[in-house]
Amino acid sequence: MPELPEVEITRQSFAQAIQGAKILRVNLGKALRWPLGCEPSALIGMQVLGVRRRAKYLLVDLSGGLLLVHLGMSGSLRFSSAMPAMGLHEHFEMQTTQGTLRLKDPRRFGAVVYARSPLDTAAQKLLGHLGPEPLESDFTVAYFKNTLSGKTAAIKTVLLDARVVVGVGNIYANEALFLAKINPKAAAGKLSAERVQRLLQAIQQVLKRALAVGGSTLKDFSNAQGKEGYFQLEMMVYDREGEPCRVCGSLVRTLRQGQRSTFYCPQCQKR
DNA sequence: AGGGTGACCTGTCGGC
DNA sequence: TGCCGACAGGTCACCC
Repeated sequence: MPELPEVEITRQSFAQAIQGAKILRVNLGKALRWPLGCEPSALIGMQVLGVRRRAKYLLVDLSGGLLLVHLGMSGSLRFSSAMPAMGLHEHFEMQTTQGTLRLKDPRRFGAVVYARSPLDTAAQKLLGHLGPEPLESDFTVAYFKNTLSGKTAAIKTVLLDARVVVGVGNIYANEALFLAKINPKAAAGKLSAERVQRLLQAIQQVLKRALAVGGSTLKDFSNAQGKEGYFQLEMMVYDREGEPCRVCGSLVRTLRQGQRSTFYCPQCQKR
């Protein structure tokens, strides 16, 4: 579920409320993708200094380190002062003086990992290889063009590579390519400078729009206050196989690339 | 080195 | 109705 917009919306929905809280207790459910990396009790007494985001990770800064929280495919966070006992698919919970933060993740591809600092090996293993943030100033046309040059892989596949640019997942990769009118099978390294620029702008446009409407709720995404997003109502191609293109009326097609579904308009995205 | 595949895990949906 | 395979918002380890 969670790509950059959903992760950022989640962050915004509880960062203020949890800032300054002291950790009272940490409870674990079934194992997530990676182990926590410390005794849960070791976190007790630490203070939450703030919540940042890097790529699709939430970084919960603590007085004694940080937690890297990833939502995987099916994860969502909830922050509330009134919480029932941990239920099915709830695998991490942190009780604080200002409320309880809880991760629900049916598929358990998500993770909560403790690191002493953003630079230690536990954090660097997850963050060290990441490329630029798509909405920050270092994601430039020059960088993008240079990084794509020489790549023979399909541009759709390359957009999902976090070493190239972070935060773009399957929904927004499809949507950005549609907006830029680029065929998902086009070789990344053969895109003209003009098309690379168009694609960069399309990535930023689609992510900003999704952020503005609270992200995409396909099945069950909601922010830490339980509020859903509405970007799914505006999707041009994702999950619209066989439906008419909203621009030209051609029927949206699918194909498989890197074991993921690609959706595109055969007319608007001829090349 | 870049590119492609399998693996992780659970739920849901469509087809027979 | 029931079973079975395919697929789902991610990303890492591994192969050539």
